[in-house]
Amino acid sequence: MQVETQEKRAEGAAPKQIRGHLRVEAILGAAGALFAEQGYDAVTMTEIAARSGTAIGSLYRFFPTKEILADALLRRYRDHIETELAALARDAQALSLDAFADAFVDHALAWAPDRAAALVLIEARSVGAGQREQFRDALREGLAQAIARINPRLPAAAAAAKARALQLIFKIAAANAGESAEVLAEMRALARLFLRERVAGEG
Amino acid sequence: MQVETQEKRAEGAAPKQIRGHLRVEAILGAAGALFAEQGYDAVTMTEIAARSGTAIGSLYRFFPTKEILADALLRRYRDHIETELAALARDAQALSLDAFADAFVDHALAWAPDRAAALVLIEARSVGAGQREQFRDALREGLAQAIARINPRLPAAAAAAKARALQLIFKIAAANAGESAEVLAEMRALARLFLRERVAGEG
Amino acid sequence: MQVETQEKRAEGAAPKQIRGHLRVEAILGAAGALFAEQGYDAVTMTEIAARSGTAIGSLYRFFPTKEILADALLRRYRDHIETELAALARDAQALSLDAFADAFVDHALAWAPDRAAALVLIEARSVGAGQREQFRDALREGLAQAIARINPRLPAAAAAAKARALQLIFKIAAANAGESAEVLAEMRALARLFLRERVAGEG
Amino acid sequence: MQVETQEKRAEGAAPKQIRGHLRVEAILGAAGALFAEQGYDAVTMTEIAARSGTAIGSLYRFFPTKEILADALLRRYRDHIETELAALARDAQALSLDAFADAFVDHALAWAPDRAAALVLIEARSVGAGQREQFRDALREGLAQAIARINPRLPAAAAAAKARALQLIFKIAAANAGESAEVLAEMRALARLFLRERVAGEG
DNA sequence: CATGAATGAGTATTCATTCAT
DNA sequence: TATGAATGAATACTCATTCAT
Repeated sequence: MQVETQEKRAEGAAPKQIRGHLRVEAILGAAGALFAEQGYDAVTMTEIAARSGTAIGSLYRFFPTKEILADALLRRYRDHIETELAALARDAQALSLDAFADAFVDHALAWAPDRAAALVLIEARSVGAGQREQFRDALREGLAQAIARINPRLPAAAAAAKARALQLIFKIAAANAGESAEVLAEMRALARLFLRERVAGEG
Repeated sequence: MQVETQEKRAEGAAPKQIRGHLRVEAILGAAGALFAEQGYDAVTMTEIAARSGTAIGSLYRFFPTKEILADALLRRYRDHIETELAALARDAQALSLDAFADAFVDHALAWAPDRAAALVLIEARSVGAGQREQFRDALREGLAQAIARINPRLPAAAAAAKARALQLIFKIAAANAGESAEVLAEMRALARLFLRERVAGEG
Repeated sequence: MQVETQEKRAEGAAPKQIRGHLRVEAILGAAGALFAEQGYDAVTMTEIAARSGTAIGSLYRFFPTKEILADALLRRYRDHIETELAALARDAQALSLDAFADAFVDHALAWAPDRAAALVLIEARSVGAGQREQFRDALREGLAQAIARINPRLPAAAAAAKARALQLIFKIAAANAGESAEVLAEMRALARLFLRERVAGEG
Repeated sequence: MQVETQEKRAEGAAPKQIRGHLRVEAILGAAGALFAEQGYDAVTMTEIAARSGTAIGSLYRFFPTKEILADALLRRYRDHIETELAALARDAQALSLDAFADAFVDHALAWAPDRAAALVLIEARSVGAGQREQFRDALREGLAQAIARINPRLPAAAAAAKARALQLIFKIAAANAGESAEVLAEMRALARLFLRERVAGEG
């Protein structure tokens, strides 16, 4: 809405659009980094404007509210994760269990830089609760599909509980991407264990 | 530090000391509850004063800064967890592996109410970073001792990595104490799996 | 509410109350003058604080909102006018028609300094509509009573219309208190004419 | 001043010129309506631009300042009233006193819709004070001429004072055009009384 | 020592105005 | 010349902290 996406002809108008696009990117990037560093409340709009090289008035032209900005950021993170998890689910059958577990953890880790801001935003009490749920649901949904692929015999309720547990593992992995190799190895081992014993081995 | 008021037993003077103690308790209690409810930044000193029945001026006599108050709270949480984990480590040998895993998860869950505020504070970027590390170290230390009791053959480095992983499981469990019974069951199963396969079964 | 009026004992607490009272007076005075000079929207809270020698934070302690401040000012003006009009109505019978007309205009003129701010506030689109009506009703009510005293034979509907017209004359007089003596004389003459021909001479 | 675009009739070029004229009309119309609805300060230049279908940049080409725009609007209102009052003065001799009084009040009432914005602007302290006086002078001048026609024997000073008083009646009538029929009737009666007793009957 | 009124720097947000396209 | 994105000073309001009583 505030992001102007409909592409016009090409020549004269395009630069304006492109510039706007870049500006939005810069803002979201700066905001993401700052939120990850300091938490939602501690970051000021002025700070975001400065870090993204935007005038405060322009910042407000794109995002009329701090909360709207946070929402946009969260929505973008959600889109990312949705597409990535869909791909993961698609591959679930083709991969061995352990390979899937590794891919799963790799995914969580790879996404981690972005994820930091997403986690902060999801935890922030001040941010619209709706977003939070949608985000969690998106993640859970992707995981549930992957689990269904791995063990189709699992009843829905059990699959849901396992998806939820897997989600927690995902969350941990993402939140601790900076750990030492040994700890990350334990993380992977944990994912493998869980998938082998608690997902594939039941029903 | 600035709150320590060692109780004397002189009848006349005592009440003042005792009252001071109670006051500090009330403040920390109110602050903990409020932080857990609203997050660190959203809570105002005035609110804490009101909820604890303290005059704002008195609140500042005990805790000259919002951050110092948060630190005190965190330190107290750390003390709690340290003594409890020490007890857990002490029992480690006496319990079966699975019993230990269950006790471990139970601990995390039981402590959850307090933990909420502690998590909020640890996550809050505005709060002194030092505390965070001390808190994590306290938890890690307790777990490392427990692991050492369970499998004394593990080299120190491996034990540390496993303690770290166990800590993450602890964190997950505590942060998700409100989950459904099924999910909590998965949590317990995960803890058992981890201890059995990754801790006891190695070295 | 925000004005702290309940008198406590006398000694220790009194000064605090008195100071608070003075502060409120200073604020309302400054606000009234500024509103009269520049209009409601053009006046800033910072300006009011500066002119009344109050810190901005203190200003907000007493009046949490610009609108609440305007309301308080309006209420006070309303109280003034209510008591004064009540007195006028009480005297209506004892005075000759012309003497009453003169007293009426004198009232409007004498009150004029305060009135300027009141008029501005009543006209201001941004100020709570409720106040506006209450203010007008208070004035109208006082005038209706005076008219009833002057000519008890007038049916209620007619009396109301005349009260409304008288109110408009009052408004004009007050809003133009700075005019030349000749113009004010015309004003008085107009009031006399109206009362004699349109109020006393009917029914 | 900066808005004058005299229309040429050269076919090809004309549209642009005409459009400029229409544009100015549209802007002033939108501004008048908005000012009347919301008051001077509350209306934004962007709003005026939008309501008049003008780009904000073009709006500023015609009226480099919000205040200049208000001035232009006021000047136009003044022109209206000047020509209308001139006509009224011209008719003064041909009409009976009462007929003149009625025509006078009718004028005030009929003009009311436009007047709303004019009143708002005149009252707005933020708008150039000069305009205000010019506006009042224009009105006063027209009334003085009418009075001179009605009663040529009146000395200039007295005529001026009466013109001023008549102006106040005009102002009231215009400002209260929405009143009930009864109140408007009182208004007319007041005008008749004033003209008969205070204008025609003196000197 | 306790109290709570007073302080003012800091925050999100608006809007008149400018200027590159 | 027309356009509307960009600018930043200004505004209402909050809250950690101080200090007179």
